[in-house]
Amino acid sequence: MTKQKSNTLSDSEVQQRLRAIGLRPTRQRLALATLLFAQGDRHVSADDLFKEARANGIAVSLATIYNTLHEFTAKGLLRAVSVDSLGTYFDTNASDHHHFFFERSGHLQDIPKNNVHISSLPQAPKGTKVSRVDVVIRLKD
Amino acid sequence: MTKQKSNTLSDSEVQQRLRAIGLRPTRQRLALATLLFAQGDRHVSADDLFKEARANGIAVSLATIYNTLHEFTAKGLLRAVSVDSLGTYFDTNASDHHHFFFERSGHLQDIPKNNVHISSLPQAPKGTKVSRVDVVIRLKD
DNA sequence: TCTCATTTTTAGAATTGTTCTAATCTTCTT
DNA sequence: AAGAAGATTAGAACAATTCTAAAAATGAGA
Repeated sequence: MTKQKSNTLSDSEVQQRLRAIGLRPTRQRLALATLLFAQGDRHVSADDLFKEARANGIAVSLATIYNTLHEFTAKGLLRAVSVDSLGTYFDTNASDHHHFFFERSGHLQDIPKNNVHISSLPQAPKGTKVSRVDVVIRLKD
Repeated sequence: MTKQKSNTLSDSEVQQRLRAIGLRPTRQRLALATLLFAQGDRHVSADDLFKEARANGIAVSLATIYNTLHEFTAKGLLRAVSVDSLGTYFDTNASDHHHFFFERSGHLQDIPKNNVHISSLPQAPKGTKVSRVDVVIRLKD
């Protein structure tokens, strides 16, 4: 079921969503949120988004791109993923899931959560709590 | 100070090990290999090793540190691990295992392989082969 | 041993991704 | 409309890493 809905939300819908999570719906945040979530799930780097914004005539600075990506991540709209320290990708799918990593291209692909089952985990060291378990299946391609 | 087996290999042992994997046993590589493997398993950054070398009176440039870490990794002596794009750690335990990641400190800790069981994995996308599966248990501490 | 081609090392410059600064603009509340 | 708080910006600064091209070390063969 790979129907990709070009899910363009209306401005006011986005506005509400931002307010709901405690972020002022500024011109830049609205535009970036719209860009980010119009398409299906994907993995964008700060630079990707910067270029994409430019290409769409959105005037926004790189600093704002970073600020926004981090705010969205902190609020749970995005999830930051990084492998091999080639910088960070922001995953528009913030739900619990894992990744394939194409070693040659550096590309990421989501793996639906229920395609990976972990049957046993060690207990967390005392004084700590598991915040997330990330599985990355690295692919030679 | 935790007691750690000071597993210092003799120079000629290290020399042989390097030759065996096809690397010339240069002064720098010998010294770095000795440093790296003298202590038990650990996770060092390039900068850690650079400083450690300095502290031990080993004259070596940062470029060589990087070259050496990469060569050792390519030859399977080390394993590169990176989480959250705070740079790369080189794990002196190159065997198959996973990691705890302490989010606050950015510290890594090995998890023995048989403490994590993955009971089902999706099949690799066609045309690709699984090169490794990395599990990182992120900890709030 | 000496010689020389090859490999390695090096300092420093360059690159990349990201964060910081502090000034300017926006938004929201009243 | 005004003021305070919050957001955006350009550009500088930073950190990790890679590149460059020149000098040094290594190992094979005479």
